Amino acid sequence: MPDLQPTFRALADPTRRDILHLLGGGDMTIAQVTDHFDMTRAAVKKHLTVLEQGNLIRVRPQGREVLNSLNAAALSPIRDWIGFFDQFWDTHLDALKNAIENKDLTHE
Amino acid sequence: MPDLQPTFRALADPTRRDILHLLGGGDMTIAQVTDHFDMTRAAVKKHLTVLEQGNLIRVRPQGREVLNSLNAAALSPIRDWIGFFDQFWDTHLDALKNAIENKDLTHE
DNA sequence: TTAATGTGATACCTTTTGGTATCCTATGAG
DNA sequence: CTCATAGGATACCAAAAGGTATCACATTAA
Repeated sequence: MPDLQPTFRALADPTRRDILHLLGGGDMTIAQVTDHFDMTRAAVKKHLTVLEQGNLIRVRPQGREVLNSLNAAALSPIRDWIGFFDQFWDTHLDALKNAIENKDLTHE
Repeated sequence: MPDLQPTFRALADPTRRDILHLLGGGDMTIAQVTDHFDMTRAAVKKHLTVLEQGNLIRVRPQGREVLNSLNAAALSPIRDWIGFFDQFWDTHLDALKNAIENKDLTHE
């Protein structure tokens, strides 16, 4: 089981989530990604580094350029983590259970 | 469609994710949650506030105490966001596609 | 009523984060 | 070869994050 922290961390920023969507459309160089945002290449590069640390993208040098590609598989452990909480879905049974346990049977 | 940012933000901290697991075992006061961590009540309270902003817990005063309860439903939009990327699962077709496009047909 | 207890709120500190500007290196086009 | 161009690396900055200590307030126990 991988360390989820770098991935959760990478997902916590809206720009980075946008980048993932962008890369869904195809591999991109850093310059190409930067064209879609109102910030410098250096800032985008930092986001890409965080995404790589979270295993969410693959970085592949191609001559002078560097292609960044989506690695959607990294989302699988995140989904699994969320899955643990499926058992806690509130079907309003909790509220009923609490009412009974608290013996709060007053009518208003 | 709710704003996912507060929820993603709340999930980005390991202590907060631990708190969610804790609350899966039942509602807890701030003091009870604090007992499980090596930090002050004030710090835990801050984490609980962030979790509440992310809609991941419900906070309910009960006399002098305050009960915190898990709201697993808040994870649903997150799961949906992740679901968008299902179409990008790498079945090694991407690698093949790139190889063809690049006409990189050298053997080794 | 008085004291203990559970919580809220604030000020403060340090580290991390998201961003810029700048300079350096490497590759590819003419 | 020369030089424009894609990136890497670093220093720097302001704001946010995670934590503590402290004090004030409300509720409950004695």
